[in-house]
Amino acid sequence: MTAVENATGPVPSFDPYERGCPSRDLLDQIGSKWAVLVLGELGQNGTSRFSRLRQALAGVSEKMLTQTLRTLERDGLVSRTVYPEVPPHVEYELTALGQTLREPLKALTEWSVLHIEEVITAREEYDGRTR
Amino acid sequence: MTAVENATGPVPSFDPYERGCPSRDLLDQIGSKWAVLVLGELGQNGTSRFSRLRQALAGVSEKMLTQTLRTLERDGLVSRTVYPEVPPHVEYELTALGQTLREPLKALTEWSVLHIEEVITAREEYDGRTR
DNA sequence: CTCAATGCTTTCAGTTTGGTAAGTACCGTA
DNA sequence: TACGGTACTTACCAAACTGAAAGCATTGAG
Repeated sequence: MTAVENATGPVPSFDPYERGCPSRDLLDQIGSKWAVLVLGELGQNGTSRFSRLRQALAGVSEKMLTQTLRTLERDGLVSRTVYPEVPPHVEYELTALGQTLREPLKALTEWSVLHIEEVITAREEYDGRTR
Repeated sequence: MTAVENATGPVPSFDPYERGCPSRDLLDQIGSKWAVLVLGELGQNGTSRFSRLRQALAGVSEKMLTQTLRTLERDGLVSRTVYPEVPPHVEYELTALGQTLREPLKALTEWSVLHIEEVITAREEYDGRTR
């Protein structure tokens, strides 16, 4: 980001087109495969447990799911509530900030479902043209 | 994807939550760092040359830019027009399909700029809480 | 004493990614 | 003959990411 002036003084300005700007990394984060799906699932169900997420996101390894959840928690997008029971019980939920991502991510997810066939066709044409 | 029936017979159904579904990979593609920025830049300027994109996306290597552009072209999101001149002249532009991605990606990009500070704060809190 | 349940955490090895840097092609110009 | 400008392409290597599998902690049930 660069420094910009306003009435009250210098203010940080963020731009993902700038090298090293944290907003670029964030953009990358929230657009990553597992994060999009976790956020989507939590947006849909309101709250979910680890095991349920693992089933919903067919094919995630536990490691990746844990890692994704940790990052999302750290970024303040997801809250993690532990119920001190045996066996363990943990609930994940979108925070207020996480909620604000629902619409944008839903739009993106729907786009991919809606247009995947067009894209597949385009790929076949391209491959035929160039091979 | 799974097979689903309708009045005219079996129809493919796509779901990024399914393991191996091509819509999952597509979602990953269109959400990837450089693709988002290239698409955003082309959406903004209508058309752009290789060297201009390289400048706009501060920090991309030529290799990554070429690679991203090729993938986008293959997927039918971007068109590539070569003007047979010396020195070479190539113009990139969004296709009609690419245009439909402008809004969703713009929303995501703006989200990251708008909320990066909140996220940074959340990270600091998290790190303080857990360290 | 062993097992089951849940949510991790760790380790290992293999794959993929990404950057750097150099090379390619073309042709008009000096 | 060497150089510049544009858009790549290729080779190389280190770092990051991934998945599979096994380990861990806790405690009630059998």
